[in-house]
Amino acid sequence: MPIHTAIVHIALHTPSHSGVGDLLSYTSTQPLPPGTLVRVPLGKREVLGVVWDATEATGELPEGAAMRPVAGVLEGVEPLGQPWRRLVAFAARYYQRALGEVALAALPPQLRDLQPDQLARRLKRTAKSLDQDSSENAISLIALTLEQERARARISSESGPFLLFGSTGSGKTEVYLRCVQEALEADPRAQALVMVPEINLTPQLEERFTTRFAPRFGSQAVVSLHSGMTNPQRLKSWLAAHSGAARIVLGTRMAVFASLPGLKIIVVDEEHDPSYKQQEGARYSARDLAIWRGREQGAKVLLGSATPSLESWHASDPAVGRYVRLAMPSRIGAGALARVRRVDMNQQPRRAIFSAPLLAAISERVARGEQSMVLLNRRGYAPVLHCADCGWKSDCPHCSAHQVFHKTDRTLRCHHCGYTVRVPYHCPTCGSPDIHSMGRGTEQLEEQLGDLLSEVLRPDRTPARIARIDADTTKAKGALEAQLAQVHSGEVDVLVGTQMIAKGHDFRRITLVAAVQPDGALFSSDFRAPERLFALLMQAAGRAGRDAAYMAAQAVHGTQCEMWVQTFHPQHAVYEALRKHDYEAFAAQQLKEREEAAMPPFAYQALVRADARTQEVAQGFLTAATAAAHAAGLPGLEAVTLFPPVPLTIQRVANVERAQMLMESGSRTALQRFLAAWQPVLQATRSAPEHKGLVRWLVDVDPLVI
DNA sequence: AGCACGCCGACT
DNA sequence: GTCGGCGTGCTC
Repeated sequence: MPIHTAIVHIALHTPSHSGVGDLLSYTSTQPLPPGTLVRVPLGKREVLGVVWDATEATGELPEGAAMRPVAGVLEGVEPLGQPWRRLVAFAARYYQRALGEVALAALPPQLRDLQPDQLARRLKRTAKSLDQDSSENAISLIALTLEQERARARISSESGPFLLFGSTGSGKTEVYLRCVQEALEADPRAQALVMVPEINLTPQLEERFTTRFAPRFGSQAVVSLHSGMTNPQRLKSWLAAHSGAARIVLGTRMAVFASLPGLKIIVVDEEHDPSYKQQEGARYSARDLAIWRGREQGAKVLLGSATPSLESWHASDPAVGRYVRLAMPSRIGAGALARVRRVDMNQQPRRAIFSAPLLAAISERVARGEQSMVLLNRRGYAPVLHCADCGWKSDCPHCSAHQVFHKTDRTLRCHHCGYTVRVPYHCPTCGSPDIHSMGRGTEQLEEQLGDLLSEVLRPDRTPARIARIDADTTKAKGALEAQLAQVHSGEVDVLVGTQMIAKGHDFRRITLVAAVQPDGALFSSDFRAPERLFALLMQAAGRAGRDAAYMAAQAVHGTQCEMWVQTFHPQHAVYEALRKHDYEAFAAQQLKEREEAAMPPFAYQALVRADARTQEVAQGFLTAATAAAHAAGLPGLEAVTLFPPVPLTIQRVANVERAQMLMESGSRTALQRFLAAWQPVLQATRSAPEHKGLVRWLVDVDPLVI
């Protein structure tokens, strides 16, 4: 090897348990600064890599491996900065994944796929379109309320992180906008990252940022970053953020990894939303990484929610003091909070879906030309089909779950593996024609409501119109937008749907929201289920009466906005708190329970999941890995509790048996130390011959679903 | 993860 | 006789 040849260590997409190290060594005729994007040969392929360490003049060859030269440098893209590399390195370490996997997943897919010459052409085109337009119009502002102004002033003068606790309609978005504006105007190179749970459900937010900031900072200043975009769009946004041309990046959880050299402020809207937690690959929490990134890169972090996660609520407890809590209790520009009405279903006829009083309330609204929204978290017509003679149920042959009856297309569909068959006319086991559906889903709700409201007329004397929005009716591209437009235009009187209609969208004329069967979450084995239910119902209640002017106009008819809950447990703490719109009381009660049970946020958790052909193999792997951990006396183990392996709630999906075990510790550091030390042990255990049938294993740090 | 090589069934 | 099934092994 010639003397002047340098050695570079490069992060590549080598999966964590593939046996290949995190960084691979290549030779280069020139020193390459860390963060440089390169193409390198890997086996028979040429792949994208990121130079990680400073180039060495000399280096030792790994045993038996020959070094190959770097194939080329991606010209025109600045090396990724140290803050970005530190974030990626931290995320990989914390969530127990290979560095290269996280690094490459954080880059736009086209960067990986495009040949250098193709990329060069793209860059030239982008540069041309960026040349124009950098208008400097002043932003005309509406006055803040006292509450908003107080929050803004504290965010401006303190360092945070901040938890903006503001009820639906309290004007959180205006505070975000002001804080972002202040950061961007203070420094011409400053950038802002604004994250939302699901961008397709929050077009209004995107719209507000664009209309507010495009006139001031140019139409290229606001870019989006989310998985619904095409690859060329994503590359364009990413490059704009990386080069500093974009001042504001608006995106979903993936945006937390955007390269933002001038990052000065991060906003996490609806911070409690579970979609901030990635559920495959590196299972990161974009909200938690935002906190880390903000501290590391010197950017302010602003979390916002009307129903904060109990983790954030606890962290912002003045006695804990990790976050600064800013409360905005008033509702502006919206009507009064929905009055919560509980229907005790013990007092209703056994099989009624809609209680008489709820039906009457919906009918009244149809007659007055107001809209109602009915929530049920279950797609399809009925969750299962049942034979009255032999007891057969429509079990999925590949999963430990029922196939759901979809009446619309007469199919039985498994919602876990997708296996679909035609609905049988006779029982497949005994031939009896006496088969019935049990339980109900949104399809059935829509159908029954149609029957029940068939006599009810709208003010224009036409029959009531019912629409359903769920994953089944919105599969086609643009279908969701089209259906939402129908609701907005007033064509629809009653909207039936799953929780996707409870999030984000503002319908001006909705004065009633009903949850027909929310009890399921009360007795779930998941300790976070009540928290999620409360957030969902609060959010749903916030959908009613969003428009103060409309509510005032309707008041002459005695209109009041209402949230209805049909329940067999009307006295349950979740519904009591909901009735009073009292998040704080609910959070206090939940946190007390969590503290007594030593659960998050008072303890830290991680899961190891094993998938195998049989449950025995899956659990056997976990048991063996636990024994090996104890035998090796791994560091951190003294402070970590390892629970025995158990099957997942849905034990088998697509003929794969699934088991998991929980780890818990009062010390995050101890848990981290243990997990890091355990990783190679898990790998070694996996390659032992007795665990041949293992399909995969994975670690989930800070799991959201237990 | 890709992408090879490698050894056993139904087809132009 | 080949095309192709996915089992096992390797990638600086």
